[in-house]
Amino acid sequence: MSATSTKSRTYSISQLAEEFAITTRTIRFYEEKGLLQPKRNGQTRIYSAADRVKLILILRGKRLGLSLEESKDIIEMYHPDQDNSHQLQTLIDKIREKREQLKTQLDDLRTMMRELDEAEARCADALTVMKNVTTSS
Amino acid sequence: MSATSTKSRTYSISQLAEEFAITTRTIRFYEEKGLLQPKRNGQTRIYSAADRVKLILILRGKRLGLSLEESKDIIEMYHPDQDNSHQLQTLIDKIREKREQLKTQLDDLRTMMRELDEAEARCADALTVMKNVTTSS
DNA sequence: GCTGCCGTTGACGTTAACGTAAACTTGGCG
DNA sequence: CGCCAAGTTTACGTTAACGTCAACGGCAGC
Repeated sequence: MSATSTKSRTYSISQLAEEFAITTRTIRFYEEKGLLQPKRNGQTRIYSAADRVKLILILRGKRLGLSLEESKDIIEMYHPDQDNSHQLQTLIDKIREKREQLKTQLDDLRTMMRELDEAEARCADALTVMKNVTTSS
Repeated sequence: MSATSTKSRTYSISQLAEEFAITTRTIRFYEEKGLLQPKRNGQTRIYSAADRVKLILILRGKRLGLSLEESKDIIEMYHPDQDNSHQLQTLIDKIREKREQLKTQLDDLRTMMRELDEAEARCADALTVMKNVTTSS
């Protein structure tokens, strides 16, 4: 059994930056805001697989329009401070609240999708009409 | 048939502000950015039902994380400049693009919902364990 | 030893989406 | 008439989420 197993991969800041198409500045910024706490090798930051997952959560949050603060909360939902779990009920409440928000968002999304469909149909119709006019003249 | 029919209702700026729980400043700001073009009675702005619909679109866009610029585009999808319809194809492309974005967003939403469910379940479990410990001692 | 290249911190700049404040007009009413 | 409430414009302030230098350290290769 060799010591160089597959477990506990690590990443450099530029590796992560490239993988997720963001800048190193951005990653450091997230750390500054307390969303990431990578290990260090002297000066240099070393990111674990868990850090990478957190980044994924942050970026997904961004796509959903969450603020960094909100993403921070979400991350803590996944990694509740082991000793800090006396706030479990608070956490559950937060989750429920967030889920409510996501639900309205989902409704908004569906509505907008439907309306976009209709808008496209109208545009397509208009285009057809124009073609007919030009070919029949 | 009286002249005071139900058609073409109008709204004052503060009426709309109250209805949608935003400030008048915000509404004027949207106008400044070209999202609204209310009629005027001298100085005073007068909003039509169409203006109100546009506001609804803007606010829904906001909930979905759209920028005002994007909401502006969306609004134009609903009210394509009649004479300006030579850009219909461009418009359709925009709609398709926007729908793609909404699709990823929908996936993100579903994923996050699912994961929140799991997180809540884990928290609930943890709570149960704690109760058992305290009652069995 | 010099040159890149990657990494670091720190400071300042930028954009979007409003908030806030000042200074003014205008219609209604007691 | 005096005054208030609601409206207006203009201008500056604010927050979040980075971008953009600047100045520096370490090390790999020539």
